[in-house]
Amino acid sequence: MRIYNTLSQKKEEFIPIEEGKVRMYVCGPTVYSYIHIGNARPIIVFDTFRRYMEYKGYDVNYVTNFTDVDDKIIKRAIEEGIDTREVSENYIKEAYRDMEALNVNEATHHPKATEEIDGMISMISTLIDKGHAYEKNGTVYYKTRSFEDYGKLSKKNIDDLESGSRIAVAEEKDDPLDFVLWKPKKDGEPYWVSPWGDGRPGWHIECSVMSAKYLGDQIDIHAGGEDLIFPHHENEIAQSEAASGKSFANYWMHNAFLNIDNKKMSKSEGNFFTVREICQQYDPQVVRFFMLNAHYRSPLNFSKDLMEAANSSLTRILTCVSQLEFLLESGAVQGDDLLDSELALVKDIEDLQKKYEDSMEDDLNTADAIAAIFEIVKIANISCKGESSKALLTFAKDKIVELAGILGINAHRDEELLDEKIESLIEERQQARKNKDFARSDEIRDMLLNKGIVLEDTREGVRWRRI
RNA sequence: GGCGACAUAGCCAAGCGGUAAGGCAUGGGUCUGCAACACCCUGAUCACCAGUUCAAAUCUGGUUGUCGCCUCCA
Repeated sequence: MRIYNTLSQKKEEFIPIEEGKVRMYVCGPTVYSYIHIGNARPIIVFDTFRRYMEYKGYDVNYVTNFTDVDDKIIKRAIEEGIDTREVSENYIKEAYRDMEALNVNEATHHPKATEEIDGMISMISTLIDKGHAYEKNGTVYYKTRSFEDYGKLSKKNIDDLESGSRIAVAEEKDDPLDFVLWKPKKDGEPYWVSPWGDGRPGWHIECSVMSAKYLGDQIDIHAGGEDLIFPHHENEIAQSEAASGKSFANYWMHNAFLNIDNKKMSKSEGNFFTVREICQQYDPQVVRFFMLNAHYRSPLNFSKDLMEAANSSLTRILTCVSQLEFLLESGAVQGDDLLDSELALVKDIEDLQKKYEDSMEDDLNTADAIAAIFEIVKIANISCKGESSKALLTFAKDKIVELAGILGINAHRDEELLDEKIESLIEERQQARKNKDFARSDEIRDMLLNKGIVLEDTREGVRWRRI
């Protein structure tokens, strides 16, 4: 596996710290609202990465968090006149629902910041003891210049940063670059007791602590959206490495942004979509397929037209599998052994699987991997037309389902039964066709089409699918 | 100002030095009672300019354009 490492700005061969194991941490969303379609990109991309590593046989310890204490959550709670906990717990629940819809595997550990406060206090204390942090009036700051490698991830020069600083500087800071590790409570805000008084942790310390707790001081991969490179990830490095004295993460992976109609998503622009909204309009699988059809490090544009195209595209794969399953179940196909003439096709499919794997290994080139699936689909479709053995069709079907499955796409036809009324209409139509009563047969077909059911006449009988 | 991306057919999108994957859409055809599915055919010299090389979409320099970060937004 080759991974583009933000740290070196190059693709590097992945070498795990511990053989056969992957320790990875993905920065999760702040739960002040439903997760949006932009949040979905890293969630889908890194879930796919994890699935592929597991397919390769790695034991993946996948940790991702919920940031459930934050200014935005507090703001939301005040607006609604409810407790902050109520806000965060509600949206955590909703986030789980969305992730399930998107077929995201549950993380090995999914910590919440508010349940890890002790660890944060402990790490902050360590940083103070080691001279990397200081307290002023109840606020603890990280002494940025005390960390020699500051800027190594974002390639920022510490002196440029200072001169370019645009925000009003807190007077009490020793240096404008210092950032907050612990802030004192304000009225009405949630707080925890600490050696520096009642307060709550800064954002950056959360991830350093949760990563260390569930994965150890040194991890293989740390991932997230590219906007997190600075300052969030840069600060995490400063905290974690200063605290442990060891290098923190070996590989840093960052996904590019998702734009809406070629513009950055923002609430003020009105081009803001939640995962929930989109999934009401499209099968969540389409969202997943859409995201994976481009490389994760390329900016991706989101629009209705592009979703429609992705839907058509994905349908091609699903239809193919559906066709294969229909044929295999119909009993019309025989042959538990491959025909001699099919050996070359099996070889082609195996080569395509190799192509798929090579693509995935090349910094998760899912777009190329999907192309390989389509080439297998082509072979399968052609095989369906001719006299093929059950063995070949089964082989092709299993491969498509397996490879799509790694992408989190379930290509299996749902085991769904039509209600009796519809079944009898289909039967009536078959009779009408037999009697060449095409007016009636077309009438029934249109009727079912209006109900979202497409009928397709094949050699082996009637096949139906939903649209 | 600093740092960093990107520019490939109508659209989306691979490609990482040897003469352009895949998908969507379009048009023509085959299959079908008609359709649908599927199949066959249909399409680009890769923003522009100049270099390096036997050979460049792929490397170098420049131009133009788009974008991201530098503000606790994935």
